[in-house]
Formats: sequence, C-alpha cells, structure tokens
Amino acid sequence: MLIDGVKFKEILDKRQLRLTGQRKALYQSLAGHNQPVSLKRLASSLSGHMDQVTVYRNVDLFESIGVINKVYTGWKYRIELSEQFRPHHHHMTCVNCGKIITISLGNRMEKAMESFGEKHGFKITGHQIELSGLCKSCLRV
Amino acid sequence: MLIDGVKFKEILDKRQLRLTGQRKALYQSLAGHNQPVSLKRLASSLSGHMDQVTVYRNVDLFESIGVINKVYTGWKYRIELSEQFRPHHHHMTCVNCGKIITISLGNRMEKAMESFGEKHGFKITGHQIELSGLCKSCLRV
DNA sequence: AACCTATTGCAAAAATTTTGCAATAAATTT
DNA sequence: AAATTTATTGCAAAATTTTTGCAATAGGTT
Repeated sequence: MLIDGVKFKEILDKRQLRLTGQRKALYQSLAGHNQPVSLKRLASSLSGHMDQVTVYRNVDLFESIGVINKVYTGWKYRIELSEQFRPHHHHMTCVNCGKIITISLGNRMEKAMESFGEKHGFKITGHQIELSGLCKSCLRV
Repeated sequence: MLIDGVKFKEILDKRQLRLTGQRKALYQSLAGHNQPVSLKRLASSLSGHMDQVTVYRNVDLFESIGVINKVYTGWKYRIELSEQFRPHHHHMTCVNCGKIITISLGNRMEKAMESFGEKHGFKITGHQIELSGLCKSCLRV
C-alpha cells in the first residue's frame, strides 16, 4: 500500500473513532483503486469482509471526516480517497467507453476558482470539475 | 414563460416525439425554476398533472435529447434546462444553508477546459464545474 | 482480565428507480 | 371531422438502493 495508513489511524484517533477491521478493509480497498469506485462495486468487492450496511455507514463517516470525496462522473457518484491521501486532481470521462483519466489543472486555474468565489462573496472550500468527451480510441472509431 | 417553447417543440418534432400535455407541464415547470431542481421536488410540483413514473421517463428522455442537464450540487443531482434554453453557466453552493448561486466563468476559462482535454487526446463535449463554500450571510454567523 | 461503549450484523422498513402491459391520446391520413 | 396508427401514459408491482432499530460483538482503556 503506497498510501499512508498512519494518517488514517490518526484521523480516526483524533475523534475517538475506532480502527476496526472493517474500516481498515474499506480504506485499503479505496487505496487499491486508482480511480473513483461506485458504492456498489466497493460493497461487492468487500462482501465477505463486511455487511453492505456497514459500507454505507462508513462511507458516510469517511466523508464527514474528510477521508473520502464523492465524485460525480456520469450519472452516479463514485468515491475516492480525499486530498489528504492523494494529490488534488480532477477527472475526464469518456462518454462512450467510460474510461476515466485523472488530470490536474494547474495552480493558476485552481486559484482562479477561489478568487471567483470571492468576487461573489463566497469563501470557497472546495470544487468539483469534471470534463467529459471522447477519448483518443473512441474518436477513431 | 420567458424561455422559448417553440424550440422545445422543434426538438421533439425532429425525432418524432409527441408534444404531450405532460411534457409541456414538465418543460414549463423547469422553465419556471431559475435554479436546478431535484427530481423529487419536480415530481411533487407536478403531481396532479402526471404520474411519478412519467416524470422519471421524461427526465430520462429530456436528458437523452439534450433538453436538460443534470447538475450535481452536494449529495444529489438536480435538473435544469440545458444550454439550448439558457446561457451556459455554473453554480456555487453554500455548504451551510444550501443557497445556490448561478455564475459564469468567462470565455477564457471555458476555452481553457477544452484545450485541456485536447492535450490528453480527448475531444471535450461538456463539463461540470461546481464550487462549494460559505456564502456571505453564513460567513458572518 | 474486566470494563465500557462504539461499531457491527441482521432483519426489516423506507425510499428511489425500473418494468410490463392495457388504456389513452397525439399526430397523420382518409 | 372521423378513423387510424402507434407513441405515451397510468397503474400495479418488482427491483434496487438507502436507512433504521436493536441485540451481539469487539476495539481500546483501565
């Protein structure tokens, strides 16, 4: 596992949440994916380790403590580890084959988003940017 | 109704889809909202005019023919008329009170998104940009 | 090892979305 | 204007997804 498991434990500890076997399994499964996963896939990949209800409850929990982000690619949301564990990035999804590419927009554009909010009196705390289009191979066909 | 109803009819005609009372009602309800609506609210605002199943079916249809866009603000998606009926824009949502503000990012940034895709071999056909943060009033409290 | 209580699994409810089919009503033709 | 054609609707019911209550289990502490 490339992704820091110590930080995960710290985040739980700080709030007196327990590091259970199920939470470890969930975290590791997320760390093992290098693309956002749907809750359905996540749950089925973990079946045997834990009940589906526990997946739901912990996904909610993980979101509330900032361990994961929900990403909307296409019709449904998917889940990935947050920026505490991975560099900030965005996605580009092929509308034809569903391929997801991870991209980073660069500092200038990221900053621009924040100052954009300020112009309208907002203090920006996060943003979602999802591009969709046709990937190289689907363009050819 | 400020929003072009003729174009709506044309879009249906072109595909030999029928302009039913229910579709008119749905379109008008969408035209009457100046913010994205959840499917739930949409359905309940139309109850009496049409069955919930019909709302689902027509929302699907409207999406497939480009009449509406699905927008992800917060946890769930919401629906709004597409760029065929309204100027292209994005949203900024207050994470505290849920207020949604419509914003436009300006040509430079819009273009930048497209060329970003090209760099990675994608032909960009659309994008979602959703900012979240705290609005003026929620910052004060 | 005993204790405290957060967390889990199970069963079941609630909410959301999809499906099949007969009845209805747009649009076209006569 | 009536008849015709067939896309569309409403209803009932199934399927799927998400939430809830509670007793049993198992982290973490003393």
